[in-house]
Amino acid sequence: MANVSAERGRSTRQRLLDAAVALVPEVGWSGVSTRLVAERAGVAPGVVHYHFASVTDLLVAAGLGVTEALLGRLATELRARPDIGEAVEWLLGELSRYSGTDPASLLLVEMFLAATRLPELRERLGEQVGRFRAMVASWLVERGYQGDPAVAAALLAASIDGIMLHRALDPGLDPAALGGPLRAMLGKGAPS
Amino acid sequence: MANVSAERGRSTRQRLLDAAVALVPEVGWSGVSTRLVAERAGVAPGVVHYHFASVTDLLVAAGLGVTEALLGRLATELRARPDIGEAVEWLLGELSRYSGTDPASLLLVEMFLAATRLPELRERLGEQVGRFRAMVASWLVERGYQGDPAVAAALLAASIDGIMLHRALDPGLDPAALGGPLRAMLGKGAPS
DNA sequence: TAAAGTTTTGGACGATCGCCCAAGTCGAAT
DNA sequence: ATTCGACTTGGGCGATCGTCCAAAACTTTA
Repeated sequence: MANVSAERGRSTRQRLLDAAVALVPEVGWSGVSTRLVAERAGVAPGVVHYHFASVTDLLVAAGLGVTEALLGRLATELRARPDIGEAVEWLLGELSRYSGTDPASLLLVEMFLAATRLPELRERLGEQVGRFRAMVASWLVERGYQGDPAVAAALLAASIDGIMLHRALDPGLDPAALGGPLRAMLGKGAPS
Repeated sequence: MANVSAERGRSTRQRLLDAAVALVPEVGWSGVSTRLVAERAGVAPGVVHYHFASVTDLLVAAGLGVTEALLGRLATELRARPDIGEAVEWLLGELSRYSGTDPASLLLVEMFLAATRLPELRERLGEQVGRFRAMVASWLVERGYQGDPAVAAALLAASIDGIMLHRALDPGLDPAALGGPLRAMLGKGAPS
């Protein structure tokens, strides 16, 4: 039978995934090494290559797991809000809760860059982002957005990630203050 | 006397800086090694540590040089445009000319992440970004922007970088198409 | 031309890397 | 109690890392 310890508490595999997620923001995507992640997970170095074919495989699996969870959470939260303006406010409020060096936001940016050099990650992460944009677009339409919803969704997603990126450099930047122009952006359709 | 070869053609030091700039988008910030950059520059491996105290020092100097030049160019171009909407159009047009894996845009993102773990880079890059935001803010005021110019500048800068980031993942994303909502964002002041 | 200074060379050093594996541990099935 | 398969251990392998340095090559000064 398969691993039994998987049913009680976090399995070794999950411990490795969690350790990888925690380490990427600390030492960077390529700074995560076999021994480092094993030490963080509290296991022997060799165990990494028993559960994963390579360190890269571990990082890809760990990263995509986090983004998939984030995606689901955002979809649920957005759907629960009937008004676009209020949803934007909530979104920026969430961003405010992150410190500039927050693991989650830095992980996402690291993944974007890593995807540039890893075709498999690029494809799978691109698929996730595409799904997110599609979800936001239909969400905008349902709430009466009058412009091109695909364009607005793409710009909104890019803006959110850009704010995360700038906060990594300047934690003093307050996302909540950006609500004005951001709501203005979604308040009317595309002119030309 | 000081290096004379610096006066005729690119000095060895400049060749190293150029090689580093070209390599960062290819192999990542931490993927740039002594031997790699020396080979790309066409010099012996040891020369790197003659001109720079460490590879990190080389990368910081190379990166800040590029961003400083970019900053100056953007300032000049923006000042030459009297209308906000037209300037946004030009900005997005410039972004369109980059492929998703364009060296310049990827370098900037790599620097943001590296700055997270390098206090000196963080401070100097943060100062540059701050100067850029201040420049854009006063530029907006001169052109009659009615909202909080600092907020708009911060959001505009973050959005631009976010678009770059998303284009790294999805080169099919067309920046020019985002002009509508982006102009809407800058077309009115902050409501509340 | 000789001496002094500057720049370049190519390899040495110890540390760490990813990946691999023979041996050991442990629970489940017989 | 014994066998078996899943899992873990800790170290070995060759490669590459950042850094350093003595010697060679080149430039400028005297």
